[in-house]
Amino acid sequence: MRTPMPTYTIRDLAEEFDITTRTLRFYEEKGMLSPHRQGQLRIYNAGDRTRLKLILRGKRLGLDLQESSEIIAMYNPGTNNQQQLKALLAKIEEKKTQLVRQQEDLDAMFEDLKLWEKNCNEALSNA
Amino acid sequence: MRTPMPTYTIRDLAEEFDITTRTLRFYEEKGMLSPHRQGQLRIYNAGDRTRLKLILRGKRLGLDLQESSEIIAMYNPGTNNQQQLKALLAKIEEKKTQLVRQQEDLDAMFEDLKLWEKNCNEALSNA
DNA sequence: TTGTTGCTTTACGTTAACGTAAACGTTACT
DNA sequence: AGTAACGTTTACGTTAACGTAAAGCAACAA
Repeated sequence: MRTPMPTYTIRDLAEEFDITTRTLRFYEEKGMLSPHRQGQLRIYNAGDRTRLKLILRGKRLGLDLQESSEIIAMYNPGTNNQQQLKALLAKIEEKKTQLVRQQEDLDAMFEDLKLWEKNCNEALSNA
Repeated sequence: MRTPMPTYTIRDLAEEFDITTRTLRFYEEKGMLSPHRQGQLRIYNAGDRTRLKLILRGKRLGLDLQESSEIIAMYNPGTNNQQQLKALLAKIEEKKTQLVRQQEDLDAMFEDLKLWEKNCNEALSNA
């Protein structure tokens, strides 16, 4: 006997990942999720959940849904496109560069604001 | 005699920062830039250019224009709002957390894709 | 039976950040 | 004078990623 695959309702996933059910249906519309149906109801399995995690990971990285779809497709055995892999790796590499840039920006902004804070405090102590 | 302040046409800035003139006019509509006019023509000075840099920096960090406006306002002497500064610092802090998360996501994605690449190569060498 | 809760589909609405096109005015050649 | 290159305003269009509302079915509780 195998342990039964866990399943999730639409609400389960929505709550777990702090998104709305509308969002889940939207991703389905876009073909990014295809939960099994039990009557009318959507039943998500572990695979669906994983795909959702990948989508959200992509989102955090600033990928759009199309880009995330491409990446998720790579997880699909049978997708055997060397060229697409290259393209994806390049895209990821670009994101990496972006992140470095972002950190520089963030540092610069911190410096500016700290300086501003200092001025602000001085102004207050002179009042 | 002082060295004359540098000025820029709309095209100068557009080319320098690789944005469209439409974008510059849009930022002006939003009250984020207020170039001097020479007749009808917009003449940007060093301050305008700096503000633009700040806007674009904010954009790279994923701030929206409203948020960037708030930050830029801090550069404005006379803006002396301790509370707003706190809010901004908090916002920046949050961005920092986001960046850490992004790096984790990026690493995870790299791992996945490298694994996939390996599988792919093996599949090819078995063909 | 009559809610109440939660799911469903359908479909129109929203927002940010510009894109794009029309119509027009300068200046600068040629 | 013609026209090409740049600028201007005005205004409607676009796209992604959902939000939101309407209308309805299904199950369970009071």
